Amino acid sequence: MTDFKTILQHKDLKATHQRLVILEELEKAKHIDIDKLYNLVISSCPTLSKATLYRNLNELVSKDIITEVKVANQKNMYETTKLPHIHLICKKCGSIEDEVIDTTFLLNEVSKHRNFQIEASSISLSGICEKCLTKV
Amino acid sequence: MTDFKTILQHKDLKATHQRLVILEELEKAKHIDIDKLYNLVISSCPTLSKATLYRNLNELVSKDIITEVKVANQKNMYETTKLPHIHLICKKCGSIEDEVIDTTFLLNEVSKHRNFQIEASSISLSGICEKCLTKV
DNA sequence: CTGACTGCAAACGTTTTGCACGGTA
DNA sequence: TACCGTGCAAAACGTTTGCAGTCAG
Repeated sequence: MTDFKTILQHKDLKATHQRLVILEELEKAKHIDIDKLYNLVISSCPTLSKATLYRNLNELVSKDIITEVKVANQKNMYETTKLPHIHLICKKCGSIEDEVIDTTFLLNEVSKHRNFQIEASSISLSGICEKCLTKV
Repeated sequence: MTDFKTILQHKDLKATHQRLVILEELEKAKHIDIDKLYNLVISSCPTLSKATLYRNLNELVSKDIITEVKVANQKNMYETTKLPHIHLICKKCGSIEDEVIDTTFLLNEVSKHRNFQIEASSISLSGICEKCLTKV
């Protein structure tokens, strides 16, 4: 299990009970929106207010401990920051899967045509996931 | 200049003055958020209400005449629907450039590892644009 | 002429903020 | 103990909706 207490302290954030619960639920859920996360969090921490959840998600995003994932037709999702990966988003069931993939080829292709200094990439593919394909 | 009147009629939408102005400003601006678009549109169409702008953007997105672009740390942007392309987003000045690029290699790579039926892709690279690089 | 569209204002849901209290380091 | 973080309630914000009037086809 990830040691979020140390991570928080390294980023000059206090390791409060609320923050630890938020991060643990986020880690378990992989990708989740605010409302679903709120419902999970209040079972371990019933007094937590939505204001605190909003404040912490913003804080954690700005310190790059978690990442905001924007998806068409869905609310903003959050995930704990991991190695670079792409998202496979199912149009049927809305699930999001991670896939680690080498994007060097793509980035080189862009660099060949453009004088643009790439620092990060965000790639998502939408379509039908394996589960929904077999359901048809 | 794109013939938006015909495009609208083909999609069973009336070619109102408001819609044509919205589409023309969108075409000129390339990528733009609602508030900036509103300010442009009211100079050609001073009575246009934000409700109408919202309603039309949703309508035009659902008919695939325009496309919603989600970008980290920025409001939703809109562009007229064009051939598939990727976005180069500058972290310094916030500009968005389009780049048409062959993504077959990437998509094949995913198909090799996953049983996921890809229908669309959304790729954006963030970094520093040419203009900002020379400014340093 | 008629249904689709618009403008206005009010409603709505989401996110942020001010303030007093509480908990971490 | 000092100050960052929290909870609550209210405010601010962005977006949607109901309705009566207007306009494109």
